[in-house]
Amino acid sequence: MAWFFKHQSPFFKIDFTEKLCYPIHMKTRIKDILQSSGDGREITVEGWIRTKRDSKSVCFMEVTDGSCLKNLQVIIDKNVFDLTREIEKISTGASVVIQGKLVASPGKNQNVELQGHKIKILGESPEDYPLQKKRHSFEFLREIAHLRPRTNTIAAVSRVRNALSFGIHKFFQENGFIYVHTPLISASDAEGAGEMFQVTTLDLENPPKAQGKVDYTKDFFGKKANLTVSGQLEAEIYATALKNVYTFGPTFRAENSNTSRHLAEFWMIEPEMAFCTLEGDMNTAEEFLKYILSYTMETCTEDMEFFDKFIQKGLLESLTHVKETSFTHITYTEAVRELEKASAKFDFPISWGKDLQSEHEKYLTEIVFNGPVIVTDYPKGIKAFYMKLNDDGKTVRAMDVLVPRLGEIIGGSERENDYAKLLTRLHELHLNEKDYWWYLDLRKYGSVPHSGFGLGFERIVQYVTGMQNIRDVIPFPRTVKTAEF
RNA sequence: UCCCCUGUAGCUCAGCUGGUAGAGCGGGUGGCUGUUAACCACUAGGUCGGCAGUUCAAGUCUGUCCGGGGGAGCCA
Repeated sequence: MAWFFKHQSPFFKIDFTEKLCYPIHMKTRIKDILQSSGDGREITVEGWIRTKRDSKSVCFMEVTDGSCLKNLQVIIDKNVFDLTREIEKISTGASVVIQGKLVASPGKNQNVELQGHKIKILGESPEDYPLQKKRHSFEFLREIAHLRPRTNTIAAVSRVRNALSFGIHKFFQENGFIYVHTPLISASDAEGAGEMFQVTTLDLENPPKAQGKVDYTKDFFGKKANLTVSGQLEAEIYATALKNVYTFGPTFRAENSNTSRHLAEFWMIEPEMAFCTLEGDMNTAEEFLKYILSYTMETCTEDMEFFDKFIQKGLLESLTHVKETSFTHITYTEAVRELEKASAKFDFPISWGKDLQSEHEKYLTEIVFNGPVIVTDYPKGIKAFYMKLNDDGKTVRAMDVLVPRLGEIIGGSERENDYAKLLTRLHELHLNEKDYWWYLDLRKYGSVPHSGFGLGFERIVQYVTGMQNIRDVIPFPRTVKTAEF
């Protein structure tokens, strides 16, 4: 009777899929299996079938669990193990648990392989499974965003994105920065860094009105509210209390821009440092960039080689160059002088007072200096109200970090910490000082030189992976007219 | 938002100056004792993005709408 229960009852049955209930630290990842030796030990793997090559007496399957780029090759000796029924049901995409003996592989493309003798199919994958063994276009994969992380490239992007994300936190944490969660809903009209998504609980079909206009005092927050376009102003609040802080969260822009570099919803990193001038800001930015590049290249070696080989030739060389080169410093005025004497023809002519176009930025970093460049001290007219005014009264303490292949990757500044000067700037730009009362207060009580910078997370993922389109480096891209998944 | 390109089988594409469709891959079936983008044979699969127009005749020409891509602007 005991035997019967053990082998027939689902409650007592213990078969080789028992590991499904194991805690995570007891599970084996394919990444670790591939790095171990084929010593003939018995192991169980869980994963998805990438491909099957079947013949009369031998069947090869490749299994992935997403832990690394390479698949584990499973070989079934059909003369020894009667697994024909299982093998017939297995196709690309199926989920399986396979038990077998890990041995050294006589084949060329792998060191070890699994001699499988038990297979459990957890989920079959019918013939209309859209992913083939061959390459798909990224455009097609975007249409099946629920399946695309099962491809080599998107899985590799996901791992690199994870490493970059962790590396960023690691850098700041190791340097004593406090991670601050700034609000996603902003009722202040002070950010002014682009078109905003409105957040409301009002009935849009029939909104309450007062004097012919929508009455926002009836709205959820009692006033007009939007999704945030930047956490910087709030980060400054915490920097002037905790000294060094950073934000790392989602940001929203409702701009009608349809490019390979823009998203309506993206993640942004914004460190803010008190007792820090523009020079300290630049040094931190350089150290930061080099740190996260090193961290990612060290932890995602295999994925990075994949990108170098299949996505962007010369990627590793270009990243290594940035990592090992001291960043060149140049003022905006000097940069304009360089561009004016350049032999290259630009679509947009440059002159002092105009913003640098991406063609100018690329020229500076790729042709003139062939390496990372930090441009500083831009005309105040082309920069934001909060940037510290230089003594010349014409330029501000702003900086842009430019890198080859991309152009601007980081933008930052020293913030205006003089109450009177900030007030003057607000008036010059016809901004209402009442909207900035708390921001001005930071300059009224214990004001301190402080600086910060911002970078778009997806931009850095794009830069590090070499991926052409920003929509392929975020799991579920939000762009104009697109929010499926 | 502007400029350029593009939409043909599940995927990637070919289809010249108008005469109602092809390949490779993928799928299915069969074969193959170690494959690795496996291989060999056979086979199914398409109102050529939608609508309108020119024409005896439109995948092909024209208009328009929709989708996709590249570049620019805005920006991160």
